Amino acid sequence: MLPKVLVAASVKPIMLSILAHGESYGYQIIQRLHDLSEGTVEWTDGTLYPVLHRLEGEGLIASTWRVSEAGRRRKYYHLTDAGQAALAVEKRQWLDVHAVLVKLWSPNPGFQLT
Amino acid sequence: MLPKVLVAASVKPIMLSILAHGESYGYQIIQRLHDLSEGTVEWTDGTLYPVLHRLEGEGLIASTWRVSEAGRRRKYYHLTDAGQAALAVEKRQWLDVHAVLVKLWSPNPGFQLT
DNA sequence: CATACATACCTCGGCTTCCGAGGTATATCC
DNA sequence: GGATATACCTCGGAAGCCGAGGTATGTATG
Repeated sequence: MLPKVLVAASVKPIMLSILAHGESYGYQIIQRLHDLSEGTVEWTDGTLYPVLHRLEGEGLIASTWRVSEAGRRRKYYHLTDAGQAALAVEKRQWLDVHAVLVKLWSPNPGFQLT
Repeated sequence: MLPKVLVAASVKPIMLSILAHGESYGYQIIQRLHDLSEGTVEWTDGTLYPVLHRLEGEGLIASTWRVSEAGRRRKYYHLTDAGQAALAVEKRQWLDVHAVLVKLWSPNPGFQLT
């Protein structure tokens, strides 16, 4: 189980990154993420749907209802241009923080305490 | 400026990682982090001190008051054994999420949408 | 037909946590 | 004496996950 704050921080970049590969819908996104992360990253639908609605409200993704051959209604989401731009920003911010952590995890981060 | 949620997610692993290199105190931590990240990661003292208190309350770090040669009182923090263990957990969790993002940022993450 | 299960969507409220604003105090420099 | 850097602290507003609860349909089983 990942801490709540880490999920909160990663949910937006992960969502945008997934949809950058093509349109998808809520139920499928959860499964894809489960497979992709080999179970390390798990979202419940209580996490997913509010996020989708928020990102749509921000104009980063857009949705269209469609019906599968099986007859089920699905809400497909795809990235907008603004979403594409937002992904680039999210990616850079994540990598900034990651770079700091990687430095700190090296034997000599470039500073001396004590 | 990093989004609040990303700061929230990184503040604990970063803090523990800094103190893993040796003891330090609040004011110095902010400066070291500023230098280390080249300005990409900035904490205010309104962020830092509550975090230090929280981690101390969790038993992951411990503090001792001391006085510098200059005559200023400083509260030095150092990692406890529990803090060392918590750092390992935080590190693994961060890398789990990072691995997912890196996969998603590759041309072919290993799944097919649409 | 009745039951079970997977699919597929949604909302609400509690909980956690940063962080801006405001505060106190001391050492050094001009 | 005033400005600046050092060094600590607290409070409250705001943001966002996520467990629990809800609706609805397709398929398979006996």
